[in-house]
Amino acid sequence: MIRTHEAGSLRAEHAGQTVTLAGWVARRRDHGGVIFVDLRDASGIVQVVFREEDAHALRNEFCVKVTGEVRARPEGNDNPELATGAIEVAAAELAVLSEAAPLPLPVDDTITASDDLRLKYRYLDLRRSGPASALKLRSRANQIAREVLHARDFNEIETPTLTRSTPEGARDFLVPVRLQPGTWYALPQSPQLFKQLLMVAGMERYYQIARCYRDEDFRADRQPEFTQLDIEMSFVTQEDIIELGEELVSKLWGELAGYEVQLPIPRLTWTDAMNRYGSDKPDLRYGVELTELTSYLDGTEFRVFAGAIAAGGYVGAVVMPGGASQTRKELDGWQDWAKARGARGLAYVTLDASTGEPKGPVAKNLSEAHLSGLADAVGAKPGDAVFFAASAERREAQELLGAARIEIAKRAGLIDESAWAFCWVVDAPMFEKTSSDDGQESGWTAVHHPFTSPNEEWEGKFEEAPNKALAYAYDIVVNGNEIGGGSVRIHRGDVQKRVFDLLGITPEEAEDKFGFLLEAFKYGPPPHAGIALGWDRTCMLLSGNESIREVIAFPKTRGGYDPLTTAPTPITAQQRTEAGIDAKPKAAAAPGTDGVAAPVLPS
RNA sequence: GGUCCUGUGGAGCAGUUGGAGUGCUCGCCGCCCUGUCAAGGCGGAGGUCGCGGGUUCAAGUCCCGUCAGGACCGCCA
Repeated sequence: MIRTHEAGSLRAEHAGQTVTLAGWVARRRDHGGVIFVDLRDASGIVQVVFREEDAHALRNEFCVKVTGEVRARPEGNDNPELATGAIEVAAAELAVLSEAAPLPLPVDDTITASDDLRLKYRYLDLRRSGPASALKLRSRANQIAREVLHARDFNEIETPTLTRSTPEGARDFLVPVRLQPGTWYALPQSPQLFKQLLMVAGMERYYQIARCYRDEDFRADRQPEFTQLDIEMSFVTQEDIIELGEELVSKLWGELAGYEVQLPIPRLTWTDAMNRYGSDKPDLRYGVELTELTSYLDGTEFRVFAGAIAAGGYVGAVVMPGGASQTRKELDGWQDWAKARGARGLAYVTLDASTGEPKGPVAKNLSEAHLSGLADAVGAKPGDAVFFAASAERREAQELLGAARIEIAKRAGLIDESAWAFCWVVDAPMFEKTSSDDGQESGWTAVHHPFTSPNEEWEGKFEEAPNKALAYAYDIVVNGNEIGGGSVRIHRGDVQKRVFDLLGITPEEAEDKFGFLLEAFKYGPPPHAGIALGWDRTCMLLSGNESIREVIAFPKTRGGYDPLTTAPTPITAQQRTEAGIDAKPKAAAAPGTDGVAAPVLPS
């Protein structure tokens, strides 16, 4: 080792020892006859004192080695801000291991640079303690997950990242195959099918910290490649997976957030979550629940509401405490907010702070009876504002109110930023209607994925009311963020076939898309279930960050661009030819001939 | 695909009603300085105001386009 100690580890008890340190010049304070250098390595910072001129030439971020004696600081010179603040190192020898050019961004915990600059010089950005600690936290989170899972006899198994596309879902990233020009691998959106095959293989307990790829647009919590803690178990029920999920979050939050998760974590059904919070991932740090007014407002002459009610839809409301004191401009701002989400607007009534009298443009359209009972119906007090949404589509109106609920909490300052509110959302619907581009309803699609099992109640009859059928599917939610989700899988061929039939997937299509899984399921598949935790998002929350970029070593910008490597890049004509990008795939060759792999065909 | 915000020496910002590239903090270079810790003092260098076009006597400032970064909607089982 080049050094004998780590800079941040030195304490008063080291006084008198001669140590050799290696690290970077975090800061230099040159007083002429005495020069102080804050020496930083991964463990922290210690002050080194030089009496010799040679330290004069040191500059920020030079990489240096220093030998000297640890000693207590002179009386009154302690620095309580530093863990090593009671001592300093009196330098006897200095070696410059490498010099640093003037920095393109400051390596300083107190100053932030713009995102693209930080990413271009991510290796400098990560010398700062904040960004570095986020990655270290993630490392520890990985370790905690592995400890929990290995204690339960899980196997960590790697699955391919060059594979064929997972059916349905997001757009795939594609990789050309040189050996079979014109054919393509897909990068996996998740190891879903492989982990189910591992259950057929009798592995029983599988996990993987798995990289996944989806070619969709970015968000603060979305990158094109991301990581899941992916878990699958055989011979278990939904309860077993939920119990495991609770141990994981309990250990993670206990150690990394210093928060004791109260177990069991409360559960909401998907329908309750939508009815009460207008979201399938409700933020339970505050109340502000939705109220359905479909029956209350029955018979109203206000066309917006009457139309929704007549169409068998939904009218509901959410209350903004103190919202009546908003200016006209702020209230108008809600209309723009609603329109930005694709809604026509957000009807509102304000209740006069002293009299409780309903006011606002919508109030004129409601009958005396409807107005007088409104405050009680929605639980509003004088001084509050009541926002309404109405639609023939229940879910659409509820989601608008749910989004309004979140916005209300932000604007009214109702969010306790220090709180952690966990819940499971269970009993998710199996199917939802699909509509083609012309708006015509065209059939059903799986809400989760087509291998999700109906629950016991619906297993025999989901075809009778696909819109009401419930699945053994569950999401774990914290503070309005979905951090994981999973389901019990179908393991019976007859049930799977009925699901495919409902989804309009013909046997030929099913064969073409995932024949290999159906083939496997012919050989005694065990009942199995699993869950995947969105690992970037989980680590982001644990580290108190607002973007998953902070817990990814070398993230990409919004356009899929990596400012550091400048990927993606064009390829040469030769690469293009070699990769077979423009080649037409050969006409279907006879299986097993001419170097063409034989597909696995079920009999 | 859509809406919105941002772009000014190396970094972070300010820049008023359209009136000379003006200012602030940090960094950088040189000098001074023996107890600082975001050290201090003196001096200096460094900018095609993202790019292109337009309006104007005059544009960092107003308009149009475009590029880049960010937030959100669509999308993401």
